[in-house]
Amino acid sequence: MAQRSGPDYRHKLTLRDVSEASGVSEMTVSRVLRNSGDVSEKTRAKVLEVARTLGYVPNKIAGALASNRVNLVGVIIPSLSNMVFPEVLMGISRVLDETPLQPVVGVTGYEPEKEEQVIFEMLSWRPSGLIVAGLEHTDAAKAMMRNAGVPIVEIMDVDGEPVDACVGISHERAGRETAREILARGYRKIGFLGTKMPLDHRARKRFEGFSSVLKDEGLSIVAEEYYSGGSALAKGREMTQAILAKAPDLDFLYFSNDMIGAGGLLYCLEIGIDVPGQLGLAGFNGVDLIDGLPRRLATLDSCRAEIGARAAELIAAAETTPKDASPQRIEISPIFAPGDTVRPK
Amino acid sequence: MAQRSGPDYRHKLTLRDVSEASGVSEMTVSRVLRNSGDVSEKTRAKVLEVARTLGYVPNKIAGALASNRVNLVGVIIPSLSNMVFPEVLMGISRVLDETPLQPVVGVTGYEPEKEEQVIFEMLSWRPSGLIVAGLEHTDAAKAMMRNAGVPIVEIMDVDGEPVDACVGISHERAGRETAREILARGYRKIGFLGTKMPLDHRARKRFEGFSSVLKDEGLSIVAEEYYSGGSALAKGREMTQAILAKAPDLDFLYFSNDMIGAGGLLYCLEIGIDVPGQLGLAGFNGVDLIDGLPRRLATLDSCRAEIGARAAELIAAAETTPKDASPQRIEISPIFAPGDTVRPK
DNA sequence: GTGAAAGCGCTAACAC
DNA sequence: GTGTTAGCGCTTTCAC
Repeated sequence: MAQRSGPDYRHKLTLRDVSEASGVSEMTVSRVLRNSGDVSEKTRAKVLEVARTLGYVPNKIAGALASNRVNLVGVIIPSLSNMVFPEVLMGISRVLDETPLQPVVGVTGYEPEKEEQVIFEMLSWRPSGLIVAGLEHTDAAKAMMRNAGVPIVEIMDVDGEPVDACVGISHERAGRETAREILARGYRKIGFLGTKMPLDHRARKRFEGFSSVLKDEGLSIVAEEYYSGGSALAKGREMTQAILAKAPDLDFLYFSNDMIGAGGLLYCLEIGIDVPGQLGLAGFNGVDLIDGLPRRLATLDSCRAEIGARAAELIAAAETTPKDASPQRIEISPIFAPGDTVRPK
Repeated sequence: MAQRSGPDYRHKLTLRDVSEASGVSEMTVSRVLRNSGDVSEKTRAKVLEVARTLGYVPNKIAGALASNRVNLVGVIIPSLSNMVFPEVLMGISRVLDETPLQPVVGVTGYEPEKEEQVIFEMLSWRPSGLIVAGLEHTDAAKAMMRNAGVPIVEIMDVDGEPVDACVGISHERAGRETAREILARGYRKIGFLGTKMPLDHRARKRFEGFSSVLKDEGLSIVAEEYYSGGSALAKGREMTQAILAKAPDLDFLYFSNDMIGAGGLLYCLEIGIDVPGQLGLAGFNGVDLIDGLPRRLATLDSCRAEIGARAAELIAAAETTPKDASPQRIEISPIFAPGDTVRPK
């Protein structure tokens, strides 16, 4: 079999190799490869040609150490199995793609100790900034971030004290707003369905906001149902069946996310419940799956991609600007989308 | 407000700072921090104590340069918006979590040039290995990978020539197997619904395998429908409506993924089509959403998490073992899951 | 068990 | 426009 000729990357080539092969100093080669400083067109062309034929791949590790510039942004999220976080990543990527910065992802599994560890690992790469989901962290993690000397953006949530900047929605308010919309539409016997996750602070805050509005009206949640693991759609079905068995006179189900809400919706329609007349439904997140359901599920958008993008912009801006800007606190305020699963007001 | 006392990370601390503060040489501090070599328990305790109080965070950039060990694994995937790829990442993370290796993700948007660029960027970090989705790459990308001097694992697909190792399923075979199952169940007028993506080689291979079996039986695909962007569930609905309008006598719809299949299923049930009697449906991927649908959609599992895990194992193994092992070619063979949307044989 | 010296492959800073 | 020098913060190697 004929061996295609081409660059040979096998020997770990260094700048020195390119320098020798082109008869130009290492420094000039470095300048060409970074498009920095003035280099004559002739030299530049020669160097590029030699680098390409040799198959030279610069060593960013060495470059980063020498220049003290790493151009990495640490992104720390609790999970990848929940589509919400990949969507945040997309927002981040979209913005960072226009810059020299590159995201590096760490996953915590919703565990504070694991998060602390991931933050430590990230910081040991000396990144240009950190984007971390949530406002709740161990004291050690907060201390590390506070003293990291790089911009830290906590995302998804604004209910609390950020270490530095934050971008997100208020989940407390999201819960309250949903409750108000539901009550305004005349529903009174309300059930709640959520995840069995004490460390999902955002879900908890929505629940608290939601409950507090009910309480103000002299109401309370009539029944609850929780799940963990498995297909959220299937769990939504099962939980809906279970909660309606326990409390058949419910007139509303508030789901802590759209996927279980979708499962609940499919179940209700199948067994012939009149949605939204007899039973209203609402979820949370605003996932695009909703568009394909038999009815549009009522929901509140969690603005994932936008949050990711705004956070990335803050980090990118800190790279360019003198770092005297005061920490930002950006709250995005989504509005309730009633869809077809709540009665009109 | 009282300032909580604690480690001060502000001044970029170095080994030297820890060394001076503990009265131990930099070398010994380094040994303690890496658990390498023999250090007396007394010294070790003192160093750890000092490092912690100071809030020292080691600089991995410098460590990597000096030791020539980076412990990063580049993972290159086409997209994050398709849940398939985050699931691959989960399989990879699960395995790498047990090792010192850490995944770094790059996204190509299904563009070969972007992929080439991402591969170059990844290699410039001198990673311990690369996991790349697919077997199709530009010549330059293949050359870089061939000469990278680290293990390269191409994943998701085994229909072609890998640069080094590969782990995946045969999409050609997946298409053929699905076609055989469909024909064996008596369906004959078959429509195909897919994505408008010439660069999704795996979808193309499934289509080709599928078509070839039909052809062997003197049949062919009666109607086709394609989409791009938007909510896959909603697109599945729309396309199903459209294809049935064009070809009302179809008795089977083969969807190139489960999400559009699910949309199609919901649509068919809503308008009262007898599934699977009058019309059979099948998708591809085996997503867990299927469990929550009114009927279980027939599908073929693409084994995403397992593929990720196996690929990560190959990289991890290459780290420990002398690198003489011949390149592996691991084919996973999923079996057709008929669910409830095809007739019994 | 501990330390001293010599780099890893680049780039900042300055000289020419 | 180009070259020289001196590190970046660690780890390797070898001496003690």
